[in-house]
Amino acid sequence: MAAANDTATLGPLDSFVGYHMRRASARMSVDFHAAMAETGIRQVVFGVLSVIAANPGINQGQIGKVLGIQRANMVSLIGELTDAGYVSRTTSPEDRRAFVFQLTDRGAAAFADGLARIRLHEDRLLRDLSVGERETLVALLKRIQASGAD
Amino acid sequence: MAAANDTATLGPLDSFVGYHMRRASARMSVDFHAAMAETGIRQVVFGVLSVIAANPGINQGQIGKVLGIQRANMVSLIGELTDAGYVSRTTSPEDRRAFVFQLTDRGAAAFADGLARIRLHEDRLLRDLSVGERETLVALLKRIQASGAD
DNA sequence: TATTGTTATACTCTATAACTATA
DNA sequence: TATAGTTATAGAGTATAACAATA
Repeated sequence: MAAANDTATLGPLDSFVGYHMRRASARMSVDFHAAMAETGIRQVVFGVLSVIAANPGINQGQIGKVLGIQRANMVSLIGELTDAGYVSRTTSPEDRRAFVFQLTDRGAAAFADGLARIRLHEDRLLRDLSVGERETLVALLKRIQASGAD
Repeated sequence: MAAANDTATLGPLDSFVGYHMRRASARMSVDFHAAMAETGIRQVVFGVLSVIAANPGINQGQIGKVLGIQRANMVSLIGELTDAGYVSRTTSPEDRRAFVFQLTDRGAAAFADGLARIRLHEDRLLRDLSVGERETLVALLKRIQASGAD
């Protein structure tokens, strides 16, 4: 019958925030990785770069905490960044268990380049949204994040 | 309480829609799966259930198309639903290559139960957002999805 | 005893390519 | 030749548990 030829509908799924969030997030991820392909920097790795840039001398556990990354998964992320020469890792003088991090010059350049790429990527993908609408969106997303942040 | 608790900042990452989308989406997913744990129905599987419910007689490829799921990945999803007795699969009378699907009575009951659980889950997680804000959020997310939908 | 970072591992989710049977 | 569904497989992404060094 008709359903076989028309575009299918989502049903009640269409009313759920979670469904549309998952689809929109996936779409943005695909576009992000396309925009960053030449740099080899993935979403999560860029996040680590940004946190180190904003908090020089931060340690591994603190980076993971603010970004919601498990300690075990931080290891390879940090490894990528040190292997690429983007961050320097030194033992903390205050706690010899911990490593503290800073961007290298190369890392700062890669970060700046990444920022520019991501701004273009978001401008392209969100070109139908006004600046005010983007701010509204970010504000709503932050409130979801904050609402039950244990 | 003297120390360790200046929380690190995100840096420029904080201004990106994509970052907050990814975090908020991940959070909603975790809560979704907790809410649905007793049913064993995952996010994607519930989506398939909803599309079949709304489009009885739809075939596998069409379900995947509307939900953005690859043909290859539809196979096990459909398998889960037929194994659970939630959907009936019959060869299409019009195209013997294709299967068409309908909810069984059990499937309709599971779908209704799932809907109720998800509504509670979203009401709980989004309790700090007004109804109008949720609608705004969904509308913005849909526009991201639609903007470059090839 | 608790914490920082590490290793090993497993599970989910999604993507690609090659196959079959129908069209 | 093209399409619907299938199989096999690989790659991210994330989660848990146990361990060493240090606090």
